[in-house]
Amino acid sequence: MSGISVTPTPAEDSLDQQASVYEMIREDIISGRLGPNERLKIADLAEHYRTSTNPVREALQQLRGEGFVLMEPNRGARVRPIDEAFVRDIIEIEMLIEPALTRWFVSIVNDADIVALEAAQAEIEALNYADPARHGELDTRFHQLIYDRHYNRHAAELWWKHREILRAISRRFPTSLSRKVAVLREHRELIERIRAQDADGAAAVVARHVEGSGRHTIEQMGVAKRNGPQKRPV
Amino acid sequence: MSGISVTPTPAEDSLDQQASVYEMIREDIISGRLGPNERLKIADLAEHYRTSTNPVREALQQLRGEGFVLMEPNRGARVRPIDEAFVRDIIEIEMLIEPALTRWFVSIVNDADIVALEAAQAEIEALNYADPARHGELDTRFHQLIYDRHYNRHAAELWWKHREILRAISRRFPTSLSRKVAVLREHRELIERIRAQDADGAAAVVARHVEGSGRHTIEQMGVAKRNGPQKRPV
DNA sequence: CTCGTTCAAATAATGTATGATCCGACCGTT
DNA sequence: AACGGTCGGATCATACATTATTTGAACGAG
Repeated sequence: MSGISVTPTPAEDSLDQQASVYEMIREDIISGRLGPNERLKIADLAEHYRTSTNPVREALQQLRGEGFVLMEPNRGARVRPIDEAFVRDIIEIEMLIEPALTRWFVSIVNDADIVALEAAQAEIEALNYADPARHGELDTRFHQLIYDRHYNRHAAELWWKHREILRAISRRFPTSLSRKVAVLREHRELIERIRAQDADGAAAVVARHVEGSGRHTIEQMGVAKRNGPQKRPV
Repeated sequence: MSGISVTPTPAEDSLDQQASVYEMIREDIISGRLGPNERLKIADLAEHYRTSTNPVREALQQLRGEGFVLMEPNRGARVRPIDEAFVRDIIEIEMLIEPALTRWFVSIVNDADIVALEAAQAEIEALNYADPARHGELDTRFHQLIYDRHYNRHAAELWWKHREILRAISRRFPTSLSRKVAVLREHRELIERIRAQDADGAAAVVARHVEGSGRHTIEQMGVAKRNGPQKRPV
């Protein structure tokens, strides 16, 4: 997704000394510092993030495009609730798109691609979840090897946008042991199916992978909620 | 799609004495007045549309979110080429999403829904393409009856966004007689399958409907291009 | 003389500041 | 309940400051 018109890459997220207003607001929405349905007043946000109103307005437009904020004309913006339904909605769409992208990848894959996939997977296994954020990056890169080649830029961008959202959300929760194991297994299985030129099989694995990841996130969200929602005011 | 966070409804498009900057820029991109890859300079646009730079900036952010413009940091925006590939990309995604939405609709449909669909279809047939823009509205409403009920708001919004884009693009081209006939036939067929609780059948009809509509648009774009691309500078 | 490098002016994006205007929510009166 | 006034806040208009990129001319090495 190199470069144009897309959300900053993962690496920048943490390194950037000063993140953009956009990133900060998004982070605050995902982390819950800005609560569900909370009104987002331009002036307040500008003050809070120490900028002028202009960058705030633009950030809100962007966030609206990505589904993080809802806007009504002349009435301003509010935080879209990041709840289980939100994740489920995205996952359902991904369960349609990712298998389709994967299918196509199988039809054009070459040896170098397989090598790259295996290298990425090896790196993931070597890390073995020692650093969750880093794992997120590697995992994203793994799938990116598959999707970024697709001729349908729109679909690839859509995947990327959804991926960013899901990665940001799951960052808040721990990964269960069983899920960790499943992820590695499914990745290996996926590589196998791709190598074997089994488009249907690969698509099925991906569908399962996406669904499993979504289900896991949703479950973790439920756990966190039952353990007491600790929204602190911004 | 009632209200929040969405592009203005079709009706407003034509009625609004003065459309927003966002709408005007979008219109100029779709209609080709702003050519592919043309640079979009904030100051120029502000002057051209007789507004200040502020609304222009926001409009560009919005358009970026919808895929009409591409932006690079510190280098500004340019027009995303609205070509056959662009339409094809969107259509491919819709061919995944719309059947899925339709399938779910079949499982929850009631008598009132059928009646509403038939009424909408009757209106379309009564109009019989006499007014293309009006037809576009009615056709959109027909499908909206099916998709707007879905619990997956994200998917429904995505459909709506794509729908708006496609409708805007096809407004530039005439509809062939055969396509007109096919649309009416497919709509009737779709209602039948839904009434018969045939989810697979309905999904198949929709897939065909979307593909046919996309193919037709792409063909018309090709024709228009061969007849000489008449891009006039803004 | 040609090519690549360096640097400075021009260009334009991005951020700040401030005031005007308009819309919608709220509130009290009739 | 209907009306009108008040107020918060979004939206728009300007003007200006800052920062990044591009361009092209001057310059030096080969």
